[in-house]
Amino acid sequence: MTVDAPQRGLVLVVEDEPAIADLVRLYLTRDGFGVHLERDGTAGLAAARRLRPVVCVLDIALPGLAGTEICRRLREAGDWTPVIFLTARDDEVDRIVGLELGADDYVTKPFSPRELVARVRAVLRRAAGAPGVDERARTVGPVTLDPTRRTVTVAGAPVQLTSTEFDLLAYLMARPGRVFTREELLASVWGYAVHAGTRTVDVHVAQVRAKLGGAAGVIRTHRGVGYAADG
Amino acid sequence: MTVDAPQRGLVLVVEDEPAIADLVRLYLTRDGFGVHLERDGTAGLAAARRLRPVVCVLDIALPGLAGTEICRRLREAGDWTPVIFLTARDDEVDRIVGLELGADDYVTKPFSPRELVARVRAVLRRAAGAPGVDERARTVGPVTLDPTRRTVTVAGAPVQLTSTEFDLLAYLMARPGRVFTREELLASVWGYAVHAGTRTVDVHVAQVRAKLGGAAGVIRTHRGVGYAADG
DNA sequence: CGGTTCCTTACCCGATTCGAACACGGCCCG
DNA sequence: CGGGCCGTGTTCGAATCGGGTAAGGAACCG
Repeated sequence: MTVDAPQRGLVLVVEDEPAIADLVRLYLTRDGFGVHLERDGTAGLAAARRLRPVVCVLDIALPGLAGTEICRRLREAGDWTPVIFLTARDDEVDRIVGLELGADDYVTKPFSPRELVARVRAVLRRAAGAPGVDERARTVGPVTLDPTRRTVTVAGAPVQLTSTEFDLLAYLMARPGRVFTREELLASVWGYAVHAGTRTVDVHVAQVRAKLGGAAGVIRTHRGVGYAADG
Repeated sequence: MTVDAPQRGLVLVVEDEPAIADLVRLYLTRDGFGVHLERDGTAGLAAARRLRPVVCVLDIALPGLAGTEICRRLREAGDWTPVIFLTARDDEVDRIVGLELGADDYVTKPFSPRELVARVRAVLRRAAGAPGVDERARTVGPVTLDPTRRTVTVAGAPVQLTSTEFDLLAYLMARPGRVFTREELLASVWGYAVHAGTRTVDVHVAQVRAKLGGAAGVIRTHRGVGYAADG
């Protein structure tokens, strides 16, 4: 089940759907990772302990033992190997992010395999000590955004954003000053296979600005081009 | 079956309905792509391996070999050429996005050929990833121009340019010293399809100079020829 | 079912663009 | 030396374009 030479380290994937598992293996292998596949939770936990992978990719819904449970037991045993969850539904996301499961990241299905690979790399970069740009809290003017807690405050007061709104603001603020076209934002924030009109971006920008109140100016419009966060 | 010189690269289209295939070829060709057409899956796979196209556009339902199967086999063989699927039904979309396949994008029938072309371009842009030379900030005299932030400063003070004005200045400053005729500037900055008179260039140059204030001299007039940025 | 969230559509307003018209100035030629 | 002339600078208003905004409807989830 383990795939050849792990030049960049071994990734443990625990996923019961063969189609998904195969694709994930394919992409991770292509990127130079070694991949070990397990189909059920119990075997997954055992493999994690035995093989000491550099990252675990765990489906949440698993036969035998839930992915969250695998993670919990690893942490209990003092094993802090980075964990990325695969999750089908958004409400599960709340549990991962809200409750502290000790997860490092998550990807919601359906997801692009490319994205998963990117996350694996990001997690490793983070674990290596070099804090990626992505997960540090960022402040622009009165607006502070914390990617790991998914919270936004304006002058200290918390602001409630929806998931899409947050992702949009986070993407812009992660690269302050840089101007993105609507197409770029659609591709990066919404995902590679979303067929939404570009006006959708406008509407969400407006929504974010409304919720930011006086700090609406953090998102600047570049007429004829797109949007950028101040910087 | 292959259409002449692929200035922008060769696109492989595998589609059994001639009407659709012709339309797709028409639009891609018009956009400067070379197009190679195949009608059935087996020939499509062979063509993909032989011709090494920059993008594959695959119908899902194909005689001989399904588009999904072509994609799977390419991936297995280590071929990561970007793939865009043509799909008739929405439930197929779930399978694609739900990642049974290593697809890069998909388009549902009926689709606008324009949209397909746009997606081909988008996929290529994404695959290229590496932003070109243009991305770096340039300084000429007291004038600094940052393409990604789309900002211009004169002696440190920010200057507000409109989109067209910025593009014009950026184009000139990206190639300092080189003289461009008004026609060249119209074609490059405004775009191929613009039928604007050449005096329009003058007007915009004047506008940029006005906004640059003391540094207006960065754009030098070459009487009887055109304009150039200092170098 | 009722409430969110998200995407689309349609309308309105202001910024931007474009080209005509006029002003300016150097250059050629008488 | 002076006068026309060609090419360019500049001004200005109408038309266009792009973005803000509100409202409706679909999808989703509890």
